[in-house]
Amino acid sequence: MHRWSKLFIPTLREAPAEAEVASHKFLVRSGYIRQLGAGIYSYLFLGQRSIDRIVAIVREEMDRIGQEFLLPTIHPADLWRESGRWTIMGDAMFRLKDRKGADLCLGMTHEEVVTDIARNELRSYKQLPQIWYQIQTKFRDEPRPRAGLLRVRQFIMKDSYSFDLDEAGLDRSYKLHDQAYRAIFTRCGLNFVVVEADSGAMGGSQSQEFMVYTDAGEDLVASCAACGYAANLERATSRLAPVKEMEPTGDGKPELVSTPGQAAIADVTKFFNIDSASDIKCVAYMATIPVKNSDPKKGPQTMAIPLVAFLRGDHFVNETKLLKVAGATDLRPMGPEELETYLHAPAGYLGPVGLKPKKAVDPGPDLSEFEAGEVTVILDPGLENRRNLVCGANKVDYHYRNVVPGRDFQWTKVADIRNVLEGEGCPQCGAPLKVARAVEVGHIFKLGNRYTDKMGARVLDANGKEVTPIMGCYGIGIERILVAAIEQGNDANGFWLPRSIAPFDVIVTITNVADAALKTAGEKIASDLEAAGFDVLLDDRDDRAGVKFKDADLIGVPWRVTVGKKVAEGKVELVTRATASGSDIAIADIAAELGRLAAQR
RNA sequence: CGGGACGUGGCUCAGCCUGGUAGAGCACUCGCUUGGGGUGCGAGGGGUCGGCAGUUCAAAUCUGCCCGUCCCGACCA
Repeated sequence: MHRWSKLFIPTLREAPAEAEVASHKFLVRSGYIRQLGAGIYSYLFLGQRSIDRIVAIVREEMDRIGQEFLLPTIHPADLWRESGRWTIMGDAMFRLKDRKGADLCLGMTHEEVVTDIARNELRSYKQLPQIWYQIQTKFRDEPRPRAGLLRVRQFIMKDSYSFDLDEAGLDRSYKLHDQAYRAIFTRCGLNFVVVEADSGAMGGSQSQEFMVYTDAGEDLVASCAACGYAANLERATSRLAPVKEMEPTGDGKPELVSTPGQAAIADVTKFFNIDSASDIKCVAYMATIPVKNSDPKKGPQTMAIPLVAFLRGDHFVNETKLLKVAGATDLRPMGPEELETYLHAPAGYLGPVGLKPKKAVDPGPDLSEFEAGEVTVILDPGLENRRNLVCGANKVDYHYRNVVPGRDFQWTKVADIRNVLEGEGCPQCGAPLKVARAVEVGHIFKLGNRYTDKMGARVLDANGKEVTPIMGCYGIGIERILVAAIEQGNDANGFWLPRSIAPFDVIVTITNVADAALKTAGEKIASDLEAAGFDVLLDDRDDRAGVKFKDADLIGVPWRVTVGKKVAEGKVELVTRATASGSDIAIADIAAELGRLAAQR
């Protein structure tokens, strides 16, 4: 039993001014956390207890499928140079030097470290499969820490890595993680969805994310209530409603039209009196791509190439999709000079007619592969097979109409590069899609042999042939489980956590400790509840009842037992925080009643 | 990194525009009071006004640079 009078639980009446989302405000107000710097937090008593309970659940479920390790936080740079990620990770990586001047970094993920172990130790297919996991602090120098514990620079991650002989094995390891994750998030009381995801910087083929819907989230999820389809917006697709094509004017060939001052899509559609779906939007980028066959001594070299995306006027570019299509590591909008160089026109009058599209997206050994004026042109499928469109003429104050893709201009590649919009048809069943914000609490990837291959991990298969093990990697953000749970259950007065991850199961509030009868009764009830298996916080502070009620409501404990005047009648009040509903219970029955409520969840 | 905002006791903020004595509420300490939704009264302690430089007789206040924090975008658990 813990007595509040002896504890450090610094609750605040007011939230810090910089806190905007509920979980951030309440984590600080409830004394769970304190900020040390941008994206760096101390976990105080209550915060640490809750984290501990989350970790215990994660560990229990992971132990069913894998083995726990604890890998180093400080990594030699050479390890990361081998995988090529010393450069790729860029500024997100915390770097330091040791006394000898050797480069080191703080671990932001551990593929390199586990692959190093694997290549040194694994020799035979008989040693596979392996699933290794750890629960450990990760360091990422995030460009923008956000919203309390939602996005931080130091956080606890459960990360695991699987090694299998073949695809079928990887499928099994992946499936095991899928099941373990579902069990973990269910036990943590999260209302989560599993979505198709982009595999991002990790590379690899299949990947899915575990998401909790909340407006505080940073991700957007497109989902279909009819068939269950759900995907991160970075990956989601949709069926488009058919567009009514316009009739051609004149001889049906592209016609140059003077459109002075009509630069924005809204202006152009108004000028021509057309739907924006019949206008071609042009978004011009400079893309950074790795140079093929670059000198390995010099490390990976990159070059900037012109990349122009065309899509429907009412659609929006998804840069994650575009990066992937272009094989690029970075995108930035073209500046005015670059627009002049490659498109010969300023923004607002850009179009596909007359461009020299590069033959393939695959970059050559160097820039000389590009013929003068060549640009990589990506066409969104929303424009393919369309007719009589309007687009910029690559000439100030002029547009074309009657433009037909394929007849009047060519492209490098057709690829889905747009954001799905709410209401568009589900790609599986056609029902209208919803788009909502969510927090990513877990992510599982099929990695393939990218690391094992590069770093030289090999085992002999049953035929004595050398093969490269295939990897999967899997992550859970421990603090994000807490954040998501708070976002999921809060009101004006505070929040409530599921019992499984709350710092205490129940708080016993003695309304007036100056009253010896109440004090004695409270102590007895608290120790009885503890004996019955509950984690009990006894609020024995010499404060007014109102103060203690406010605090109890604030700190996330799912139940409260109020020990007050009715003790004289042998009763106390049992309140469920989530519903703010309570009832009087005979003191003798309190443990049984609480057990009954706990079992309902 | 691009755009925006802010930085004054532990917390929330006023004062700055129009330079001259640094304030309030909450929190804290002591006394009394009260005792089922942040009790009331009284007395106290606590601030290099983010830092550095400049302007000025005089800077929290005006100017410049730097640092820090938050928000919106590009990245991710």
